[in-house]
Formats: sequence, structure tokens, C-alpha cells
Amino acid sequence: MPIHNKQVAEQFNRLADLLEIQGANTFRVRAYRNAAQTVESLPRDAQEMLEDGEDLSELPGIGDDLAGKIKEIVNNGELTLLKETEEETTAELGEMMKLPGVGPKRVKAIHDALGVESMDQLRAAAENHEIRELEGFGKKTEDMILREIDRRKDHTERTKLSAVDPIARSLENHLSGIDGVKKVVVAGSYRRRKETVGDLDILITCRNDSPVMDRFVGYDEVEEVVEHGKTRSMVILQSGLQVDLRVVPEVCYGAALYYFTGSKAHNIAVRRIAQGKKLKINEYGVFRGDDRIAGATEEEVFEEVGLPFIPPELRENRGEVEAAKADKLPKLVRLEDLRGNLHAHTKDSDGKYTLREMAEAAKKSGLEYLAITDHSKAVAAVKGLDEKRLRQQMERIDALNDELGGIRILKGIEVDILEDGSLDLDDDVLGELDLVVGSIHSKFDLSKKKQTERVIRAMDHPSFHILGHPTGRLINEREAYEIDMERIMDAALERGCYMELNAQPDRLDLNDAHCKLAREKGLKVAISVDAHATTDLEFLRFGIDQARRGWLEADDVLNTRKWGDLKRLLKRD
DNA sequence: GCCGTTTTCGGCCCGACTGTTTTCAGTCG
Repeated sequence: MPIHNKQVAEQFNRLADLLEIQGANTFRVRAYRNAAQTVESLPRDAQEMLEDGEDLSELPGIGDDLAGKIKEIVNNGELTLLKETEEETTAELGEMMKLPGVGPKRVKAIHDALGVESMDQLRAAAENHEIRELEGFGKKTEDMILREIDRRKDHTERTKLSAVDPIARSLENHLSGIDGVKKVVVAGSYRRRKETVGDLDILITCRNDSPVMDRFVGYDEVEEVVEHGKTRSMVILQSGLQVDLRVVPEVCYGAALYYFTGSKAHNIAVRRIAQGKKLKINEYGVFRGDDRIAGATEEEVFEEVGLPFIPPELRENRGEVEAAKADKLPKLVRLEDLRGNLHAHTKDSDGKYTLREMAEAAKKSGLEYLAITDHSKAVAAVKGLDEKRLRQQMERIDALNDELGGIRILKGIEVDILEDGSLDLDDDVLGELDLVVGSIHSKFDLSKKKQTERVIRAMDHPSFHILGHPTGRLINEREAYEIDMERIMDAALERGCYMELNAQPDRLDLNDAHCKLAREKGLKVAISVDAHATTDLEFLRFGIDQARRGWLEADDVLNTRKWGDLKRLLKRD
């Protein structure tokens, strides 16, 4: 049975929760949490790596013990230590710790004093006012526990970056307009442009007499004020999103921005380097002894630590600190580097606009080329094109290219990869196209081996160029299908095929780790919006965000090239 | 439990806010 990294990470996290309740060494607990994070962000399953004979103890934060435990989970599906700990401590206590305001000490106190072992019992104890009687607890804590139990159900998921973007922007506007406010910036995973965001961390600088904190907690969209302090406040918006606001002195702005941008793992790695130079970094600055020697800007902070500026998107402790030390940071691709888009639909299949409308929108947005890639006939539900309709569309594209100046429309298709790996259209017509994107839209549940071979067989086709949305995942909705990404990438390299980074904010597929893997292999990636409407062209920026998180440079991206150069790259022999 | 240009033992980030305290513990980020 395949065991995925997510399951390994889950077991480590559960174990960490329970150990914490038992009062285990906090650093031991942290070691499990760090390991969970490391494993989850690997581009390949640990199971595969083990099968290939790789030594997992070489991974950062994984020693002999944890490597052995990963092996145990992969081989047995479960971890003996976790099972034992769950028996000693009751598995559901770990769930209680996820309630905001309830940590290991309080769970243990409630459990020991009242015998509470489940969420239902916790609610009953709170409703019977048993909790407020405990030492160290009171009415407010009891009320909070009840409130958080109710909120828990609809508050578990992280929010997609694209959904958070407009919320963050209107908050920024609101705060910028308040009297005395100088700088406003959203830090955290939002600034790192992570595909999903847990909460918003906003930093501001302002005059001492600015009413910004009161105006923040009084913002229209605020549903609940969790904290309201002088330098820090926290609210929950009607959308369910949590927002933290911090007021920082101007001399500390850079240090605070750096600190609150994270990630935590990255910050710790850099702080270690600082320690080696007898420096201390915190949100107030870089200190030598009691002297603040930097802090007003992020650049200053990096300079004092002796590192070049590391772009926020890279700050995940995935090798960027080592790369910075060696002065080998990538020069990340930018939105303005993109010259074209290689995946777009029209009304001929499931797009919302005509060929001409899509072409004009692309031209207006400054693109030099746009590939029209409607669905093929297998996707009958969206009237996918057969050979005849595709040829008609190709003629219309030729005519449009003669008429329109300033943009080139490429004749393409998003052809279905059928279950056996064959393509859904005749070889002849595929050979006449400028661009063939091949995608999977059916049979998501094949075994990993079959799914992988299906895709490789599709890439054997001499007209195949780019694998569309390579894992099929939909963020928060559908898991990736089982596929051996490393084999797929190696096969693509051998055949002269490429990967798509689908920039639809619901997809962002390839993910960041896969992009990094592609780059390491020297496999180029197309950043494509998969546009179904003229307005979708805007989504290219989400693709760029993800590409940057995946360390991609302009040269690693197919569509940073002029059409003439791209055409040569697409030529297979 | 991890890790090593202070190292194989003894560190591992630390400050703000809240609620419960009457000087601080717990939690969070």
C-alpha cells in the first residue's frame, strides 16, 4: 500500500501533540513537528526515496531515529510509539489542543481534574461550569472554550491565496487611510506567496497618537475581536480569516517585517548563523550585546548577518540559506519576463469568450503570443473538438493572424490523454498544430504505476509538447492523482517534452516543490493560465508566485522566450 | 530528537497579550 508524505507528517504531528500534553521535552516535540514539515514539503514520497536506497537521515532535522520512524510508517502504515502514546494519553486530547487558547497544559489540567477525554465531554464540562472552578481557569476561559468548539467546524481549512488577495488589499487600503499611519505591509505566508494562507499578519508604522488600533478592530468586516492591545491586535473577519495587526517602531520595521514574514523554519536557520557571529536577531533588530546594529530595513538585517537578500518566496528553509551563503540564489522569474500564454480555451469548448475576444484580450495585456488549446472530443460534456472542428478552428486562427497585428495566435489543443496513454485525436491533425498540451481528465484513480505509464506513453507521441496540470490536484478540493513525478520528469527530458505550471489559482499545478525538482533536473516549465475567460489572463501572476517559490529563473520557463525561439524548443526529432 | 568553525553534551527564539494571578502561567506567533 502506498504511504504518502502527508500521512507520515500527520502521524508525527499527532505524536507531537500528545507528547506535549504528557509534558515531554519541548525540543523533542519540536523535532517531530519539524520533521513533519520537512517530510511534507519533499517533492517525492519518502517511500519512493527509501525504495531507491536514499538515506533519509541526510534530510535536515531528520536523524537516525526519525529516519527509522519514517521507515516504520512506510513499511507498517503506523508508528508503534504513536499507538502506545495514544493509549496512554487518549488520542482525542490532541484534537483539543487545536482549539485556540487551549494548549497542552490546559488540556492536561482539564483531563486530570475532570476526566475529560473527548470533545463532547469537554463541551459538557464547560456547559456545566466545571471548568471555571479549576485553578488557573475562570469564566472567560470557559466561555472561550465553548465558543471555539462551535467555531471549529468551519474553520479548519487554509484559504486560497487568490481568495485572500482582495481581502488583504481592502484591509491595506483601510489601514493606509487612517490618520498618522505611515507604512502598511502584509507579511507572513501571504508575502511568501504561499498557495494557501492561514491568517494575515499585517505590520504598520505610525505616529504615536494614531487611532489605528481602534480603527482596525472597528473595521466593517470584523466579526470578532480576539485581542486588542497597544502594539498587537487580532480579529476574525466575517470571511473566517484571522488577521493580526502589529504596530512597530520605524527603526525596527525591517527586522519586524523579516521576523513576521517567516517562515519560522527559515528564521530559525538564519538566527543560527547570527548566533555564530555573536549576534541576536529578533523582531526589534539585529543586536550585538545590547547595541542595535540594524533593523530599519530587511536589507540591513541580511547585510549584518552576511547574507545577500533572500526573496520572501524562497524563505522556507529548503536550501535557500545555504544557497545564499554560497552566493548561489536563483535570479527569480518575474511577471514581466513572460511573453506569451500557452493554454487557453474559447467558446468552441468550455471557454466563455470567442477566439477573437480571447486574442484581443491577450494582445491588450501585452502578450506576444497566445496558444488556443480547447478540449478534445473525449471531454464531451464541454463539446470538445473533433478533427473536423479543430481544422475549422485552425483556419479561423490563420485568418485572425492575417488580420490582427501585434500578437500571434498559436494553433493548439488540450488533447485528452486516454486511459491507455493514447491521444484523443488523429496523428495527422496533431502534427499540423503549433502546440499540443496533453492532459488527464478521466480515470484519476489508476494505480501509480499505471497512471505514470499512461503519461509516459502519451509523451511518446511525437506531437506531444507539454503535460497540462500534471497532478490534477484542486487546492482544498481534490488530491493529486497517484503519479511518479520523478519518472515523468525524466521521461519528459528524454523525449523533449515539458511540464506545465497551471496558473489557475485553484490548481497551481505543478506545486512549488515540483517546480524546484524540475529546475534541478534541467526540465523547463510553461507557466500557463488555462484561461477560460479574458479576465483569467490576470492569473499569470499566481503562476509567477508559485514559480518563484519553486526557484525558477526566466530561463527555466518556456514562455519567457520569443515565439521563434520557443518554436525551436518545441521541435522534437 | 537534532546537531556541531564555541560542540558528541548541552543547547535548541522570545516577546506580547490575556486571564488569572497579586507577580505570573499559558498560549501564540
